[in-house]
Amino acid sequence: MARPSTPKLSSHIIAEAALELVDKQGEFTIPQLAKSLSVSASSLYNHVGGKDDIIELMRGQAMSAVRLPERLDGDWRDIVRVIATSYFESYSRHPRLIPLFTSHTVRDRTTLRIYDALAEVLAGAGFEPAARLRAITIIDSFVLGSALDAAAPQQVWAADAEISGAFSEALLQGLKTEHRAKTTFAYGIALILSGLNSLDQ
Amino acid sequence: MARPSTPKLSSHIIAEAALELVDKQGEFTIPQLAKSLSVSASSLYNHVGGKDDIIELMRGQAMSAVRLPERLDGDWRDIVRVIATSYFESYSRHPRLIPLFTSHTVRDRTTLRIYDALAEVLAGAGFEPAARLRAITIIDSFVLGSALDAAAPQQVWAADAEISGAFSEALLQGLKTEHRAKTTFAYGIALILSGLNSLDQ
DNA sequence: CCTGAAAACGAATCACATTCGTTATTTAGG
DNA sequence: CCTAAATAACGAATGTGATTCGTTTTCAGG
Repeated sequence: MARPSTPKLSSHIIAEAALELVDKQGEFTIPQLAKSLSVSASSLYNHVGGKDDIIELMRGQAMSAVRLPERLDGDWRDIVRVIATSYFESYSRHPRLIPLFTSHTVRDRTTLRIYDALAEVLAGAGFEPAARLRAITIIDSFVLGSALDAAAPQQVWAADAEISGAFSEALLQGLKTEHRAKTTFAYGIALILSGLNSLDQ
Repeated sequence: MARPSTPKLSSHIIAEAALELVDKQGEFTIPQLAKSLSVSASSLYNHVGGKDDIIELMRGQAMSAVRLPERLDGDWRDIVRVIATSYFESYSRHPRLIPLFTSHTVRDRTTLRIYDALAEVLAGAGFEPAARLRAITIIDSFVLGSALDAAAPQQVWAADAEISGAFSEALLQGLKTEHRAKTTFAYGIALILSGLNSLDQ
């Protein structure tokens, strides 16, 4: 009832349990989280600052899976593609987590390191600061958008037949599998990278 | 106090007021909304189903600004660019609204019409169904990601100096103006469109 | 006119996030 | 060792938000 011999909680344990709830349900509440840990709600506050803090911890957990290449030289498009893909896949592993991030400011170290790596590679490829910022923004937007797209419930594009043209409706239905999201991302990022040019104004 | 001669509310009025709150604060609560309309909270429920309903109404409001070209023939890249840009700009007019959408299923007619128009144009350009779906997904992901990026608070990328490499940190700071978001989007969508090919497998 | 639907209200309910005071147990310093 | 402080659990309490319900008044149709 009071302080146990071996602690039942830690911020890491809490983040893991929260992540599990989000993966399952797309959201989580403090009472739910407490219950899943067989703990009272107020106990959580001995380890985390609050719900926002838990979200930030989950971001860190998810992003810790991103592996940056050890060497950042070589063909810059390959390097950037590897980084962006790993970034995207980390999001994809917890698709329902993404909506929780979008209203929130990034403070997680790992995430910031990703931007840093991208900036470094692009600088090495001759991108001037402005072009660098633009390229990173485009890549980031596409990664985030793709991940969001993958996160959306399958029936999102299932339209009312009367509204949408029948043929395009049929087109958009059904096939939003995770695999399709991945191959579409791969195609898209390759397309973007082959078009990016360090010399553009 | 009871039923007034001329109604004080309507779903449209409610959506407008909510939109104003979101533009100003990035969020809204029912009590707040009621107060801004000089009305009691429970009165709102005579006109809308609930908070989710209000969000869907705001989406319709925002997307009603999207103007689809009357003729969908001509250079397909130009048409798609115009549609995508209008789509992006409609989001950009209410940046703080976007996070509210991301956890939510699309039911709004206008939004669905956009997808339909894109599908039609791509079909006319010789895109087979699979390529069409892929192209639309890529465009949609980029639009949404760009809008989200534009919505993010300015200090998002302001990193701790000790963590981020100094030079890339400086690079990412400061210049996230709305104007920059727009020109970056324009560059990105042009890049994507020039790379898209109806013949790719 | 009379009746029923519409549109406002206040009170009440339920859930959630968070704070506080309490208790018991480790751990660190003397 | 023994004590003091920090730690980690708990239950109770607070405040806020979303939603429902019963009531009242007004409008609109027959």
